[in-house]
Amino acid sequence: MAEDYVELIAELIETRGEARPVEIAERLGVKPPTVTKNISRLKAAGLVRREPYRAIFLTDAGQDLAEICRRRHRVVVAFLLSLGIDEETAERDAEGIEHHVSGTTLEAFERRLNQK
Amino acid sequence: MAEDYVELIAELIETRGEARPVEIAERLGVKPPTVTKNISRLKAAGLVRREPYRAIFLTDAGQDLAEICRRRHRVVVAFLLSLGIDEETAERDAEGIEHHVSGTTLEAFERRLNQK
DNA sequence: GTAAAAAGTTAGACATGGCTAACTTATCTA
DNA sequence: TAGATAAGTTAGCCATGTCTAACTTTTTAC
Repeated sequence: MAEDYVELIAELIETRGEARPVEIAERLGVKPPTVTKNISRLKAAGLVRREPYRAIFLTDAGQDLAEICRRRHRVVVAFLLSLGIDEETAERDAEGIEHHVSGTTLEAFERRLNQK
Repeated sequence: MAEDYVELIAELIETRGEARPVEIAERLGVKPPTVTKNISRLKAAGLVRREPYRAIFLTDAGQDLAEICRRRHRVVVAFLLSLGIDEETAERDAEGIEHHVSGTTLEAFERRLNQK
């Protein structure tokens, strides 16, 4: 869960300037109370900083994790696309696959991408 | 969950002659009570047949699902191996990845395997 | 500047999947 | 065949992640 959240929060801050629960809820396909609860958990885990009713920010640890996740996500999507898979499917499958790809496998994906 | 269980049950029946909770627990890395509970759920879902304290059998629906899962598992592992990933990592990653691979992506994997 | 709308939170419920402790049933073995 | 061991179950707990209903806070728009 944490990975999906920090990844999305980083993206929202970059593209929208800030990360708001309502946006997160829409993007993840969950309801606002779920986001509230999960953001509290991320805060407890030291990944986000946040005051009630305000926008959400990533801590340094959160940013590091987000960076790793986003990079991995990009590699997985690019790899699937390189197999001729359509963009929508590649995005959807990557969302599920990325959390189970070891460093070894990720490197193999990158090697394959580079050698083409 | 169901997929991991029926896949393993099918494999145990094939290699050991029967599927026993203690084996399932070991292979999945969980404790026996967890297996008991999950087997009840599989029974409720119509995937397995079973009397208390006896071995576990797959229903027709369970066998169909197991067949799909095992075939998909084999494809994912073979694909990872074809990328030069070591067997242990391929098995471990496949376990996580296989549940998130769409039909489209699975076909892409197979295409790639066949064209080599 | 206030009232309405939007956003966010709290409380409480539910399903899933895991655990330990304690018990029952089955199997093995002396 | 009886006692010990192994296997399986039951009961009850916990964490995660989801939801709805009701409430509060913030923002927006007159």
